[in-house]
Amino acid sequence: MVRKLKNKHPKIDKENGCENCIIRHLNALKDLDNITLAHISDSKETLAIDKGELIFKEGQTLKGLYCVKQGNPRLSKISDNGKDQIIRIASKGELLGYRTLVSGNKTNLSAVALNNMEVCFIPKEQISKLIDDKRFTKSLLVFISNELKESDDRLVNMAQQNVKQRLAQLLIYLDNNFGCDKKGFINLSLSRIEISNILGTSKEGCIRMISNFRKENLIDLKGKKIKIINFDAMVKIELGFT
Amino acid sequence: MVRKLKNKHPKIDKENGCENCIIRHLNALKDLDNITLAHISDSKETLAIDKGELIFKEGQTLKGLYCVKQGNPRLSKISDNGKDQIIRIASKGELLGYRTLVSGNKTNLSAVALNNMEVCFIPKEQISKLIDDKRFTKSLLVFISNELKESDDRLVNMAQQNVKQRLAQLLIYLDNNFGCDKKGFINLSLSRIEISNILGTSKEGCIRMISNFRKENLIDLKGKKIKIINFDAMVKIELGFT
DNA sequence: CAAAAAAGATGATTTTTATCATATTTTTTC
DNA sequence: GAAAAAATATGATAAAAATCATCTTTTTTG
Repeated sequence: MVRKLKNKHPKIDKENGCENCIIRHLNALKDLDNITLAHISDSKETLAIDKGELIFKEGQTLKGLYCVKQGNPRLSKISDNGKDQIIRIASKGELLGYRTLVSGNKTNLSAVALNNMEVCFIPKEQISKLIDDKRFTKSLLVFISNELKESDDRLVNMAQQNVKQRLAQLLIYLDNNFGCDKKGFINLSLSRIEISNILGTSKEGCIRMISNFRKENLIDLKGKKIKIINFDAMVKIELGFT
Repeated sequence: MVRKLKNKHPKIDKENGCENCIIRHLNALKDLDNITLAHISDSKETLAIDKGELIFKEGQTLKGLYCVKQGNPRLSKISDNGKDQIIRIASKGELLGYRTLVSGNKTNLSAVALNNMEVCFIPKEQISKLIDDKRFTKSLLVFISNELKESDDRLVNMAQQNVKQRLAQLLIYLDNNFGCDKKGFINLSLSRIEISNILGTSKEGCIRMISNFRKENLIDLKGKKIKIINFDAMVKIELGFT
């Protein structure tokens, strides 16, 4: 359900400023003083972004920082051979665009909403203040450091695990990080193509492997929704036993 | 030629302090004032590390920051299935251990000298001063941001390129970044096993592919040394044309 | 709601890559 | 400098994964 890029995302008026936002406690904005926050709050816009919509595209010069209030964007990159590789899926509270903000370069990733989202946009001009705030810079440094570690881990897994292991790992990850509904189905649902773009595999291979997991009663399927039935077996597969 | 870890690397007495070190201009230490630098300089140790020696090991709590004065360490990580995956090769001027310094966590990578090295070690205590220095923090932020971008790029290449493409890419990278001798052989020489640990492939597959490259007159071999003969063809292979 | 498009499923085949086995060469060690 | 160990080479085979083709189901669109 991918919709075309709109030039302007609809803006939502919110009564509350950043000072009262709980979300910011999840990211580098948490340590700012109220004066700085008020400045940011005045200049920020809250945007509604529909499922499938593009937030920004690799190669763009970002005009500011995005703070995810609700929903999940997938961050991806087109490889030389033209395939889309999803690098990671962000969550509530995460800042997007901090890397390009710091380095001054164009963004190397595209962000697309996997579900209906709410995002705060903080224009570049306000951000120069942030970059001079020691608490913000330090928080950001910690965050990026962790990102770097995780990126390295992903590389190792991509290099050393086979497709089956990577699929098991992904399903466990989705279950842990995005939760399930009452019946145990993972909240975040991805198309088979999206899953294959995370795993770095062909869509047919991905579809087949998911089918196999179902036949082996490791998972249950309801439309796009996936439910892990046998967690123990799934963990074993991730570790390469079978 | 991997030697065992020595508890103490031999220390080298150097007449010059950090103030006069050209290397530091390559990293986040470049913007520090002379007083801070003098403090660092007083507490630092210059270590000689032999080819094959371990500098630090994943899981360790690092006692400080390492600044590469000479030589190249490989930064690697053991995957769940026990294989060593080389994440990247560092060069003169790079800081090692900054990530764990920032996050406070144990290091996730091991560093092993690929050739004889000279490394300055700055103890943790001095580093707290650095972390409070805005110029340093900002420089580091820029550096880590670029690392993150490169890490993401590596992931995409690992996911989307086949072994042949990855080998071609690596050879071009080595040639570009570590230079060649007068006869055109790449300065940095890696064992086939090390190359396979970069590519994330089996050693036999790697050896075979290097042999094939030689048979097709793309490269010339002299012992461990590799020389790219046909750059154009190599670039085409990297891009997936054959 | 019907047509079109996209997503999912599955079989057949080919390509890629890993694994196993076994030489040969090079390097290290005593 | 000889023996041992490690690295390199190569054939044979198996396993993993991609590709191609076709069909069904689901979703989207007018």
